[in-house]
Amino acid sequence: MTEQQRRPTLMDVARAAGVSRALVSIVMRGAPGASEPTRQKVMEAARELGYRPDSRARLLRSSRTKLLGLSFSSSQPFHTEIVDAAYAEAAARGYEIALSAVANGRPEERAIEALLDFGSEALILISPTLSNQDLARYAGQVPLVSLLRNDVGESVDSVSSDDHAGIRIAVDHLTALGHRRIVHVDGGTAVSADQRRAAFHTEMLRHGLEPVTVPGGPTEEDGLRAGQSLIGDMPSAIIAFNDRAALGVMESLRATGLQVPTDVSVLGYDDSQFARLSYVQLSSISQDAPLLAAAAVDRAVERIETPQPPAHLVRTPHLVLRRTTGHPAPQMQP
Amino acid sequence: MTEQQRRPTLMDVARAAGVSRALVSIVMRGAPGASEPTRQKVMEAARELGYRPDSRARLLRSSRTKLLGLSFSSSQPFHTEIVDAAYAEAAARGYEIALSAVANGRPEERAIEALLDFGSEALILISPTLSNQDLARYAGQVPLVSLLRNDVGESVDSVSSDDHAGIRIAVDHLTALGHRRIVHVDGGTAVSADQRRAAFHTEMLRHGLEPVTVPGGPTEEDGLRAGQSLIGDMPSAIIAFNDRAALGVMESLRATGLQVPTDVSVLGYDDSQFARLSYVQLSSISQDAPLLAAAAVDRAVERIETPQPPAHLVRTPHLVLRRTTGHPAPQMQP
DNA sequence: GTTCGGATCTAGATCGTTCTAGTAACTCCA
DNA sequence: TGGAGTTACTAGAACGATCTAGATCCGAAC
Repeated sequence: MTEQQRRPTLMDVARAAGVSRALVSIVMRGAPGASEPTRQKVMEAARELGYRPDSRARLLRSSRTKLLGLSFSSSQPFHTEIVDAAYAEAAARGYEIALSAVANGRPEERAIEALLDFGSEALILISPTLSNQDLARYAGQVPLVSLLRNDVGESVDSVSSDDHAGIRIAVDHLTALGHRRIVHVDGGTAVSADQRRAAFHTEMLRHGLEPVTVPGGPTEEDGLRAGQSLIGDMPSAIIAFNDRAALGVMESLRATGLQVPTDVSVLGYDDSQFARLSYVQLSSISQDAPLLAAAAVDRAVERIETPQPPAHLVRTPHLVLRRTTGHPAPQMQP
Repeated sequence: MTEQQRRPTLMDVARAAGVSRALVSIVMRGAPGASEPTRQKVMEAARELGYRPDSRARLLRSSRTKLLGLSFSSSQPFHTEIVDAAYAEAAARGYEIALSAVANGRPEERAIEALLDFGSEALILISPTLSNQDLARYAGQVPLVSLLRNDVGESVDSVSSDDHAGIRIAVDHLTALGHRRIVHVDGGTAVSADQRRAAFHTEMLRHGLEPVTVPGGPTEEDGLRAGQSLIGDMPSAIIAFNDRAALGVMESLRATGLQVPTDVSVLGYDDSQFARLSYVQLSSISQDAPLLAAAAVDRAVERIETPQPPAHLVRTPHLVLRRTTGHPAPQMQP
């Protein structure tokens, strides 16, 4: 019960089936060159022995691993939604995914090295924080796809969402509702925070409005603090860096006795599972993460299978309208 | 820029340094048997060429992979907290972790097979849902540690938290505060739900109180529905299956205009990041997930390094007191 | 009847390591 | 001086698969 017996090898299966190793190899990977009867016989023997090909040996010889390395951040619930979608797409393309988390005390580089050691043929990094130079170094070894970040240099593929367009949609939506005092709770040092901040600036000016930004961050606590800092000088609408920050903002409003969206409209970003909760119903800018993930996987597979230069794919996000945005309260407007 | 050049091998380094492959191997893995001068010379040559050992080949030969397979559910934020802790402990023990997610359309078995293909020397499964028979089958191939579930049969290790003790602590805490009408919002079909429901039954009876359970589940929506079902016949305290369900319950109370903890006390389970949010401050039963994760890794490593029978480690959870539990409202008590 | 060609199968080299066994040189000491 | 013991190094066989090149069989074509 407790003793672990040695894994059966090709040789064992070959002996059991009375054929050569090479033939078993042919059958196992479904290659042409074996008759139907022997194919059956070999399969049967393999099943009998509980044979599983040793991927190390297989990969050592063939240099094909059919493996995509995917790094994500364990502290970002949003990333795990992407992981789900990536698994599905990879499976459909006949690839397996090697996961590696960027966690506390485990920098991105460690995660990447682990993925390379597993034999990944391409890497997909969700919101990588490495410098372009470091990214380029890894891109010299395997095709590299940056997901959700696009300023990654020429040697790296990227699949991202158009942050500027997302913010424009947000600002357009709120101004169309009649809002004029709109504040952006920014993402601090998070990936994409700079782009969204800049886009907010541009878009507000385009509408002839004053672009007011308050420092925030990617978590509920960041949003909460930002919301509290607005008390006493409350705008009529708030665009948060992401959904989690939006939740924090809404909590601060609730504590002040302000109603959403009656008193203040709040708009999130990501359309994450939090936004979809029935009691939250957060209006949000959706990046269509599952679609992006699928695109990243497709891109990685294409780079592997037919040599080609890196490309930069940008998708336009869209507004998911729920219950946290509405017309501003009809109060003393000039 | 785009062309991937061949990785240098031991042979290349050996040629460059003017020594044999074997000697380079000795130097690279820091084994005894090389003089200091040559050691330097070889290291220099390796650095020069940018040599990285090919783990596939290395592991093929040595049959040691120093790899622990860890499966988790991508839809459980709580699991990712465990992943973090496991990474840290594994690194400290000199092991790497291979991650595999159980996701939508990707059953636990697929995740496990992937981990075995990577060459995991042991498996750690977080809240496995497979049958004991299936678990035993895998346990015949590699040491298997079940984390957070302990009814897994004799051939499988388990590291878990004492659910009965956790519920006892919860009930004791609330009764000590003076509550007599306590309801358990259960976990439905989730792992551990049965144990907690049974424990609640026993403990309430022990206190001479009526054990009332309402159907719930592991998510916010489940808690929300359960909370709504209580409207009109509200107890003075609620023990939720986990923190996420507790959040849902609190939301339903809030919608009804009930104050927590003034009108109703709410107690969560897991002490997850949600419980710790400054605006939630949920009192919760902590399973000390990082400690459990570390214990599971330790257990797996021990099983690998010195053959021994499976063991079942049970830790006692503890109460983390925050702001959602208090004395019951002083109303018409008999 | 020989040759050809396709299908089926096999032997042996190979991938990049580690491991075992052994050689060569040098020191130590009776 | 001549083993014994130590240290530094190397040759070649593993590990478990894939791949190349060739062997064998068998029916069809000339």
